[in-house]
Amino acid sequence: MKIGELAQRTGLAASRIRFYESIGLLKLVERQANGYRSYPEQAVLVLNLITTAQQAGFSLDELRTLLPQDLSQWEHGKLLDTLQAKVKDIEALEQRLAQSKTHLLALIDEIESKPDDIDCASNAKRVLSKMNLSEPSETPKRAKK
Amino acid sequence: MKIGELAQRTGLAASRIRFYESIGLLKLVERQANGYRSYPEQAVLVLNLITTAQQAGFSLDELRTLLPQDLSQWEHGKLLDTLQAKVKDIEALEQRLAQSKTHLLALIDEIESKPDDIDCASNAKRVLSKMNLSEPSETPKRAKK
DNA sequence: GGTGAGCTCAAGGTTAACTTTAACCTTCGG
DNA sequence: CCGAAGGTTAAAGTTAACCTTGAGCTCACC
Repeated sequence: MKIGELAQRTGLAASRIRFYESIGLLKLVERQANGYRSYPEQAVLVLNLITTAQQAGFSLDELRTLLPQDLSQWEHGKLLDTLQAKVKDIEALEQRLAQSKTHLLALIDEIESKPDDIDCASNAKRVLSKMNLSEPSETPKRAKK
Repeated sequence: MKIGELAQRTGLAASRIRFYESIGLLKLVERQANGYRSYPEQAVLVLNLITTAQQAGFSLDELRTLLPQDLSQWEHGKLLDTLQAKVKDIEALEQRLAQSKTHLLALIDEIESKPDDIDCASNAKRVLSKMNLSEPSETPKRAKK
């Protein structure tokens, strides 16, 4: 099948499919005599797997190392390990989310229970001073490569 | 206090603090005669608030609209609304995470329960065919601006 | 044989949140 | 008086995951 059909059937933009190929993530592709890409049925499965895995928090980089040449060559051990690691990741994230939520709710409560007779400035100070009593938590945003 | 001290006390890189100022997020700053930045105590509080809020999922853009001129001028209504909206966001994310986790666990189970007498290729097919029976879920990654 | 849809490629653009670099002041301790 | 430590700026670089653009094939149909 050509790229347009594959795009239709997976719901992905053609540019995205080409992009996946360019980074070595999708190797299930041949060329017709005219230069057009030609995909086998399996490609639909694999692309769906990729987007699903992505939603589970896998980066394209991770996926590239997990889905090597053709999918009949999966390394079960490595795969299982990674899947389990990702479950751990999700659980950690769940933890952090729950924390953030608690934090936010406490903050909302704090603001709502404003004595109503004190001014904004004082209230702001009161609220601010109640925040950040939690742990420092060394910035998890960008790792230092 | 100068930027170095502020950086120390907040644990942020000085470049980051300057960056926040450049995007109009941190306005609590004056200049000394020599051109050096000079911060009041409050700046520590505000920066901590910013990083905490960031961890709760607020973008710098959102924070800029939430923390206007000086923090004694908070708009309680708007603020509360936004906080509550963010709690909703977190809950939605929790939902999706739980889903992903369920998905992953099912997948792990599926792979582990491999009959052990069938080969990789067949197993791969079997596993793949069991996936993506869930809903399509139109790609939540990048909104079309 | 023309035209419009679909394909190709390379290259540059986008977004968020910073960091890095380079070139140049200022302050402090010895 | 010198050098190191710390400040300033503007501009460019980084990362992930794509999208857009432009110029040029190719194919199917009338």
